[in-house]
Amino acid sequence: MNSIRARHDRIGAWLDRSDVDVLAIQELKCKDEQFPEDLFTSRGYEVSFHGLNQWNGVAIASRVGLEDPEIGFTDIPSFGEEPVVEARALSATCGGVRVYSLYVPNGRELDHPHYTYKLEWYRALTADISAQLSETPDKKLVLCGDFNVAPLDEDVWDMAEFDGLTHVSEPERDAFNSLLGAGLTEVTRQFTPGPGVYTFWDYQRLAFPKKKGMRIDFELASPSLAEKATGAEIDREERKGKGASDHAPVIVDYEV
DNA sequence: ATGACTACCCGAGGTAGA
Repeated sequence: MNSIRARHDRIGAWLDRSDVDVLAIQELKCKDEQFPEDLFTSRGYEVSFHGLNQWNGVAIASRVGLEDPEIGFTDIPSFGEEPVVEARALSATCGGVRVYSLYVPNGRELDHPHYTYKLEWYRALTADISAQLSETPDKKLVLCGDFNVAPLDEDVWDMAEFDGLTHVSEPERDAFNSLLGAGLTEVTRQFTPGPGVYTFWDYQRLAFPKKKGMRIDFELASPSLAEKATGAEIDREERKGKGASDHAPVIVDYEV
């Protein structure tokens, strides 16, 4: 979901309909003082959020407890001429699970500094998660969000159209797979197999009606949590209609 | 059939998304 203020009412309706216990949101596009807390608290959720400006921004809402919120992760890289740690990572413990809301940098172009930033961001995140799971192998931990990588060829509508573009390059896919190698399982694909199954459709060129999407939003769970996953769904209905986000909600059920 | 992106900043048009 992008732009929480522009989609205030849609998100409220979606919460009422989906009835989720925990929601991780990315691309808020607002500062902390602009964040609509009531949207969540009025529905019985606790909420933690982190936004610095009109770019990025991440939040976690939970109605099963929300403890020890923490911005970023160990050695999270900064970006820019005056380097800034952007608002792209937030974690909190919800019902005994360490939940991360992650908005991986886009990369922009293969020869752009944003691309090396993206790869470094993956490396640092992988090191942090790897250390946590080495220390506590049975820790319940889940990474939710926009990973900005299409790991398989079938995760884009036509690989030929992505020649020379980000999201499908080998270093990006290696970075995503290295993160899995830290001891995580991507839990959504087994319940929502492709091809032709996507989580994002560009606003441009009628991508949604033409079914030209990308699967770039995932949920990566540690072993003790992944084994509890019982189902997943990509709510592509939410991509329809006026005022839709370009990303569809990804929902996972766990039997805990 | 047509026209073919959206939201943010701010108050025009640039930036970013992917």
